[in-house]
Amino acid sequence: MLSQKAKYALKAMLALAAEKDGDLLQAGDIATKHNVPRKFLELILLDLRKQGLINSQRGKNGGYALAKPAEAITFGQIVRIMDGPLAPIPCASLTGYRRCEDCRDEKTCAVRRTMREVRDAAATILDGMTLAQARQGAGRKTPVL
Amino acid sequence: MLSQKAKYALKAMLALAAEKDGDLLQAGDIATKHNVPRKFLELILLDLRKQGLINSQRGKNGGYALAKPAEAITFGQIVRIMDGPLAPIPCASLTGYRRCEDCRDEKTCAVRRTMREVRDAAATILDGMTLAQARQGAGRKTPVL
DNA sequence: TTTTAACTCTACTAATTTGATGGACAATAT
DNA sequence: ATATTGTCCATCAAATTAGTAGAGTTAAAA
Repeated sequence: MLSQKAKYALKAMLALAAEKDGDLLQAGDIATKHNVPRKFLELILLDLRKQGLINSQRGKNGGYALAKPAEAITFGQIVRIMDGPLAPIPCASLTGYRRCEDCRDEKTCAVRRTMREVRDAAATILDGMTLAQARQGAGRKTPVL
Repeated sequence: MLSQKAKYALKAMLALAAEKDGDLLQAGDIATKHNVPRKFLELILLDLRKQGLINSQRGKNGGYALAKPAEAITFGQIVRIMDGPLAPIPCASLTGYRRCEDCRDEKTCAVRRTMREVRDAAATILDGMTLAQARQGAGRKTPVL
C-alpha cells in the first residue's frame, strides 16, 4: 500500500511541476488546493528537499520549486523516498535487499521469485513515469504483459 | 508490502501443494518446516479454510489439504485473502474500490491512473501464478513490458 | 470408553507504523 | 521592525501487525 505521505508527495510534486519554471509555490497553497493537512505537507516537502528533488526559499514570498526538470523526476523516486523500496518483500528488493529470516533456500523460493516479478513490473511503471508525462496524461502505450 | 501473514500463507499453500493428492499435512509440520510460529500459522490456515482454499480434518491424525487442484489456486487469491486488494491505493482497486477523500477530480488524477497500472501489472502476475506453476519453478516467459 | 492429538475460536497484548499536530526558531522581503 | 514563510523537534492518538494464550471441539486410537 502506498502511504498517505507518498500520495500527498506525488500530488505536491505534480503541483510544483505545473508551475512556470522558476516560480515558487507555497506549502499553504498546495495544502489548500489538494486537501492536504498543512503541517503534514511541510514535513513531506522537507523530506523531498533533503533528497534533492525540490528547492525551497524561506521568508516572505518564499516557497518551493522543482530542483530538476519535470522530465527528470519520476514517480519511482518520489515513492521510494516516502515509502522505501517498491518490492512487496525485502528479499525481492534491489534498493533495499534484506534476507528473509525464515527462508530455507532463497535460490528456489517461489514466493521471492514471484515478488521479484511484481517489483520489476512496479519499477518499470513507476520509474518510467515522469512528472512531465503524468501531467500530459500520458498513458502506457504498451500494456503490461 | 506483503505482510508476514501473506508470506506465511503462500509458503503454507506451497507446502500443501507439494503433498500427494488427499494426503493431510499438519499445522505443526508446516510450522517446523517453514519456520513459521505455530499458533500464528493456525490462524492463517483457519482463514484459508474459511475462504474455501483448503479443507481441514480435526482430531487425531488430522491436518489440512488443498480444497482444489494446485492448478486452480493462484497467488493472487491467497494474497487478497490475507492482505486485501492488490492496488497500492484504494481508488485504483477493482476488488476494493474506495474513493480518495482528498481527490479533486478522479477522472484526471495521474496518481490514480498510474497506480491502476501498477495494480494491473501485479494482478496479471499474481493471478497468473498458480501453486502448480510456482512449484515447477515457472518463470514468466514474456517479461513485463 | 478414556486418552491423546489434532483443529477451532475468542481474546488479548506488545511493538511498530501511520497520520498527523504544535510550537519555537531562522530567514527574508517590505 | 514586522510579517511571512520555511525548518526543526517533540509529541501523540489510532490503527495495524505479529504473535501468544487458553479453553473448547472433534476424532482416531489405545
